[in-house]
Amino acid sequence: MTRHLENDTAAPDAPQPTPTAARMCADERRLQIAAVAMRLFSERGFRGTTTKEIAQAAGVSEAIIFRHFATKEELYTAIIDYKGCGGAAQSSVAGRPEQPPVIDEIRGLVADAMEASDDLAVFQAVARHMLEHHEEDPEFLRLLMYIALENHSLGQVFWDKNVRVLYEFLGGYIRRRQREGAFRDVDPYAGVRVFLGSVIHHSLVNLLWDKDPARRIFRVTNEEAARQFAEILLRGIAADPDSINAKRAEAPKRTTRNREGGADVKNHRDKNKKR
Amino acid sequence: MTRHLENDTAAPDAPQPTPTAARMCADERRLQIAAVAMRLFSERGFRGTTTKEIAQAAGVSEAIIFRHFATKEELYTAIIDYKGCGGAAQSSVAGRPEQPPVIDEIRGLVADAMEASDDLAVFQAVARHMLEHHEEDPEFLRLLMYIALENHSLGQVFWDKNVRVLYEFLGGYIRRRQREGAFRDVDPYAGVRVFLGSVIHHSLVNLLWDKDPARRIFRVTNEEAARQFAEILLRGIAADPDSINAKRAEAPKRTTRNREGGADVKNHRDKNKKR
DNA sequence: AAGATGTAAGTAAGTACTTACTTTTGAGCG
DNA sequence: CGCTCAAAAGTAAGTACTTACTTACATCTT
Repeated sequence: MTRHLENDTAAPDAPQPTPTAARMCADERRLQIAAVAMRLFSERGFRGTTTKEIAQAAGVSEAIIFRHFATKEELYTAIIDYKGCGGAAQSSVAGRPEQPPVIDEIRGLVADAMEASDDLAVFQAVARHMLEHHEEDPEFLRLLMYIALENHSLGQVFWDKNVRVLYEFLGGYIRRRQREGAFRDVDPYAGVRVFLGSVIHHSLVNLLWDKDPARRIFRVTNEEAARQFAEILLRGIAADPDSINAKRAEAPKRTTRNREGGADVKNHRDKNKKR
Repeated sequence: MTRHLENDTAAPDAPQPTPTAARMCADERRLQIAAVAMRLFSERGFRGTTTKEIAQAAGVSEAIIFRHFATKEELYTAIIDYKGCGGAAQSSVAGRPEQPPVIDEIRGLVADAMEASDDLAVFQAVARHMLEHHEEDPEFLRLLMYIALENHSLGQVFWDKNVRVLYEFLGGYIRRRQREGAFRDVDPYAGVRVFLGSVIHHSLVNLLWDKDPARRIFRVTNEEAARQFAEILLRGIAADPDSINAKRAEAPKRTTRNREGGADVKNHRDKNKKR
């Protein structure tokens, strides 16, 4: 059910043939408000976004927002929670299957390559997956940066549930390959930091600083960037750098895990008093 | 001069050795307001900081702020301009020497090592310099991130005058060493991105996400981090990885996985106001 | 006295959030 | 089908408070 994620986000200046505000049921409206608010929050941050703007962008009156979310803060938290924390709190945006933390996707993506000890495939796939995710969903990184800067409490949750786990995951792989003699003796987390630093910095630069693709100082496709980052990292930590490309006899590809339809959370209307 | 940045925030009865901080000349006051405002802007962003808060933190009435800066926006711009753009606009904070762009410091810092083609020294020095700057002045990175997210017009200036130039500077060095046969044939900017990505991501993570030094997943001194990042990058792009340390006879070939803990407390003394 | 440094007390336009009220929906029932 | 009717979806117009910025006036230094 309810697949209309953000197709109805009321394009600001698009001509609307039907001025009818198209009455929605609660779950639809809640989802639509969240989608619109997410865009605005990611653009201007929590304090920079007003409930009035959200209401206008959603094409409803302000009171509607407060019927669906007790406070602006609750709306923000619901979005963060859904977007980055895999539904850590129960108050996530309803009507949408709980998406697994990003880390699980990555785990499945590189399982085969890891088993085959195809180092290049492992790191290239992770890099490419992250780069594509950041490019397809620019709201994600912006929201994350705002959360970190604004010291939102869910920032710690996101770090622990996603990034920290990813560090341990990749660090564990490096450690294993060190034991097998393939990598030299460096701190595994130094390698992970170099790798994730390259990837995340690349996305962040393209998103926030070097925005114009035509003027970019480092102009590559995601696939190309992923390959270069992975290659530099691997040569950097390899015991025998010339062996990096040796493994590439065949490319093991694995189909993406399908996600299952999920239970939804009802429109809970607890008017909890804040402050 | 002007050390009285926040020691005079309304302590009427406190014994003041100097004839109180009551009255300042315009330049002092302007500078003090800017310093206080910079701290607040870096903590909460432009929209999240109110002029009332700035006035209170500076120990003056709100009207004083608007005597020295026509608008809140002008105050913000003056700070950014002074802090990150080396006085691009003329309206920079007065009474302070125009500090040269960060890039010039770096140029001077590695000139000798570059001439000697001591690759490790070059990249290690740059990394260490940046890491220490970020640690000593946490306001800098936070302000930059806010500027980028909030799409402030001076963000582009900062990028062009500092980061882009740094990219070209390091990229040029890599290209030269490629011509000399020392580095393999990769896109020089890929190397710079990996390198700066590691360094900046490291600072950003420590500042925004993995804040507690005791809980950090990658716990190293700045010097150690700089060495590891430089080493991984150089082995990653070297034509002959075993030659990396050749120039430095005393450099340890085998890295010691130090997890001893006590060594990384350099100057964390200033972190006193955490929530 | 001049001129700069300072303040208390505004103002108009927001801000998040509420209240009182109207319209739409859809099931139950004759 | 047409009718009622309660619950849900919606709105206009508030409320109490904050915001950036001003005005009128006082105080210090030379």
